[in-house]
Amino acid sequence: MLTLKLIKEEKDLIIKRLAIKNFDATQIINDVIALDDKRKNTQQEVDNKQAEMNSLSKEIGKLFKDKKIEEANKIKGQTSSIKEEISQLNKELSDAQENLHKLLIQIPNIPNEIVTPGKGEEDNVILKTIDTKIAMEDKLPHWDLAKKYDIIDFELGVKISGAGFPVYKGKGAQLQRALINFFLAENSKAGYLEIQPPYVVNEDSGYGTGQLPDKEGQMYHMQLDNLYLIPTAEVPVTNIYRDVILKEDELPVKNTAYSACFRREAGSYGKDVRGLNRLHQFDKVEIVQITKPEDSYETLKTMVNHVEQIVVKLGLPYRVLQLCGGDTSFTSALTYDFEVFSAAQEKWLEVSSVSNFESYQANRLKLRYKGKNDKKPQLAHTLNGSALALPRIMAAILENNQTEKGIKVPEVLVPFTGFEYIN
RNA sequence: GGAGAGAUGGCAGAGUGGUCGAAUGCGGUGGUCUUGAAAACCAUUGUACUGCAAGGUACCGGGGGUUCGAAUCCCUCUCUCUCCGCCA
Repeated sequence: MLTLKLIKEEKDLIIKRLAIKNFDATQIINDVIALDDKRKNTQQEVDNKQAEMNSLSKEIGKLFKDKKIEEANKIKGQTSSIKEEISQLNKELSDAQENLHKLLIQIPNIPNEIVTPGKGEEDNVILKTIDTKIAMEDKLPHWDLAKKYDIIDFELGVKISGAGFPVYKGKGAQLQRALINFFLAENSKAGYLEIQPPYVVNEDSGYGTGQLPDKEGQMYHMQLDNLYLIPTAEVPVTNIYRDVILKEDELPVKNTAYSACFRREAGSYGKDVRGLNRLHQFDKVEIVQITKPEDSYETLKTMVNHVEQIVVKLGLPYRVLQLCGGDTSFTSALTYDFEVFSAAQEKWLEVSSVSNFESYQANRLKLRYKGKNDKKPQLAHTLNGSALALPRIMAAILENNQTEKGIKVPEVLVPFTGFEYIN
């Protein structure tokens, strides 16, 4: 969430920028400011009353010690009315705080100034298209290839779990594992510390990265233990740093993690769910960075370059998009998407999303850092990106690399698979 | 699943109703000493809100209660640990 300080100081700018995200913030920001004033006044009153109370109590303590019981009792008489006032004010205060918080979490992150207006996907800015695809005839979509080579079984997944839970078999499973290892190796080489996080998180963690309370429906919830299956490794990895004050020299933090990801995808049944395009369970390797505010945009660039170089190594046709306001997520200030071209479907598939959240997540997480000479800790910036999400990469490899000898495994993966063709 | 113990500052660990934001040790930071380092010694060392500042207020797992006053007493929730059982 945004900081109150910023909202107060940059009210007009925030309203203007949020319009790019098609969010009219005028009303809510006015409410926030009014409510905060109330909060502040009430706090002040409570503090004063409390101070009065404290000094009376101290006095009583002294009198008791000196055995001046009567005098003590006299003062005691004064306290009950103050006590009542305090409890009344405290109630007002906590109401104000609660309401304020409710409002604050409804305000999206401010898009960076370079983010262009737009409604959705169709308005995203294509920064670059690298089309390395080879013309081929009789291309099969990956779901047919999966069957032909018996490497992914969708029906079996339906039997065991339901739609969206494919079963990978043989070379399909091995290719999957090779991709995970390749991505982790690339990320480690680039200085990211590998993490194996839990796949299940508690409520606090869900809240910390913003899935809760609003997007509750997107996660699988285990009621008995009140735990959630992670929709991305971002959730457990970023929450490592919840309520943490890092030392300046610990920055930047660079973590990478493979995890299975679980998404309910409620309401997204329809045309784009065929095959591997949209799943309830899928594999992803994530990169996360925590930086000083002044470094975060430079870091975003390096993360984008890093992801690009992985895609290039796989030899897939790809393009890079800068998301427009309408497509930039609630918590993000600036997002770049990577899409690979899937030859048979003749569709671009999103395989990575790299975002700078600035201090928006950090504020929720209470993730701060402190320089050696700083008096106060300040909010860090968080960034993350997929490097990369597996299923669509898998789909693109299958569809783009069809040859008479079978599916040609990208060269960089051969050391990880141990075979060159799926046939 | 059964039985028990516990949750205090970066860590360890005192504190069972008043002067406790909290002893002490370790760690961190600054300094003295030293050619340098170590050792020793001295000082300092949490977070948030509020205020120009001095200061005020809150925080000893969370919530509630008793009391003039709670880290300390009561209720409740959560979590952690130990032992037994089961088990990858």
